[in-house]
Amino acid sequence: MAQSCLVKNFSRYAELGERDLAFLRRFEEKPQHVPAGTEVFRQGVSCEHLYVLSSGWCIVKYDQPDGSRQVLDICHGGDIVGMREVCFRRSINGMQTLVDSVLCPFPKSLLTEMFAEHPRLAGILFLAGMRREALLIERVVNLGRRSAYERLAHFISEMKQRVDHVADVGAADFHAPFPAPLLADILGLSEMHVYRMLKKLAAAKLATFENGRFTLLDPAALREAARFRDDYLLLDERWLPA
Amino acid sequence: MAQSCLVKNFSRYAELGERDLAFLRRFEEKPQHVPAGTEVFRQGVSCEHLYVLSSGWCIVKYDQPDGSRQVLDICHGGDIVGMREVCFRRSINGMQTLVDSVLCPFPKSLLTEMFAEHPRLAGILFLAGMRREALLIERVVNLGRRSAYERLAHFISEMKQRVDHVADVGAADFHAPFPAPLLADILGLSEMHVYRMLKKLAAAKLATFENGRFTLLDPAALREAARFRDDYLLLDERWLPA
DNA sequence: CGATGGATTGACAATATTCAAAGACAGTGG
DNA sequence: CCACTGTCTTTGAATATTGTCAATCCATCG
Repeated sequence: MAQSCLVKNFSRYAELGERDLAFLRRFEEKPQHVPAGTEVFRQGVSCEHLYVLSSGWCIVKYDQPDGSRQVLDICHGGDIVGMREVCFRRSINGMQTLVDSVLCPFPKSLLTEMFAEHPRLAGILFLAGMRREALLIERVVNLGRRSAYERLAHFISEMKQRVDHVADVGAADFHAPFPAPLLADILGLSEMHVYRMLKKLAAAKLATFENGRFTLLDPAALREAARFRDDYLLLDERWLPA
Repeated sequence: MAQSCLVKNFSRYAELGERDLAFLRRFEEKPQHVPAGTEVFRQGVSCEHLYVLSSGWCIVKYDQPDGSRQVLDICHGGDIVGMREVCFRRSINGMQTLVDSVLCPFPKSLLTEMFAEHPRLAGILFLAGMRREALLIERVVNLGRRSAYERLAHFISEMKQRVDHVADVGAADFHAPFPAPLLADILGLSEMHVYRMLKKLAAAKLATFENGRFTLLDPAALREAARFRDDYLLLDERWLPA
């Protein structure tokens, strides 16, 4: 890790002084390699640590007793994971790596310190929380008021924009290690129906999914089909504390 | 307003010093009576103000161009509304009163000041944000992985617990001014199907809905049917900054 | 008294799930 | 190198769930 992912992430919101930067670097002092498929923390336990996801992909999920699950969030480069977990007596979600990843655990006391001594960073953390909320809201709308076809189109458009935000901007395709059962749990559909919708998208020449890569054949038309608008990804940092 | 609702709300998270309390009271300096059905702010505009909902009910919603909408949040006594809105260049949701309500607008600069000078309050605000996220997550699971019947049962159980949290604990029924079309937009269902499910709930002797009041005939069985667990409403305040 | 708008119901259509069967593919151990 | 295993992918048919449309009932209001 040449440069701290968290610094990169936070710097997108606002310029930071050296004192804040030094503090942020403390979050990634203990990188750990975690193999694909590891359940980093489970639902219902007490969590003392959070993680910076330095590289890789992971999901945050909600498991129901009958085995069905809903994926709530998909995390990649520079995201902080577990924020909600340490705020509740028992974690309300579980977290799992999708591919081999690098995670940096840090104690929740670092957050306390941040609030007490680094108001500007606390403000950014707060903004990042709002962004996370905005993503959740978009998911609620997706599940509540869009058809299976629209949901999938919307999800692909969103992931594309998020991936572009951290890397390879402009390429028509992007890596997304999501098998169909996972897509189903993201979109609130059955696995079979996901296959059908993927096929329909391909037939409409909007997007294809092969070997864990999405290719956008016609991004504009895809967004149209999804009723996708990117407002919810555009934050306003003007009111951050100095 | 004999006592500040916000003070009451924040005090549930942690004990506050006199300096913090005095600051909090500034949020409710300008109470405004707003009649039922008013759209306080619309989607897509730039918001400079937030609101404390001192009394009444309001909804936060997402409108789609075709007229369909999804209700994202239902707010009542002491909630701060518009937090997300001021964080984005254009507001991503609209807000509307359901009944005659009292709203206290305050400028977003008050938040900046809070982050800079009242770290303990900022910490509580952050926790409140986590709680809001937890509610959203429960909504995602509801929409993604529960049947229409379960969704309705879950919603009723949740509202009951939230209403109890601010007032009349223990009563079997509670006031909820939600006409069926609104319930539909909350639950991601059609209006007709809401009627069907309400009927089914009544037939199962779990709950009834009449004249804007829900009555829980068998709360335990209702929760069972909804797979309701209240973990997500139980925060852990231990790590708040002093 | 009729007009209005919400509440309610039933019939039918569209959407999505479930079940079943089978091919492609990569990894494993012999 | 091969058969074996499990996961991923694909398809079809039957079923269940939910949405749409139209009609009726009911209370309220002028």
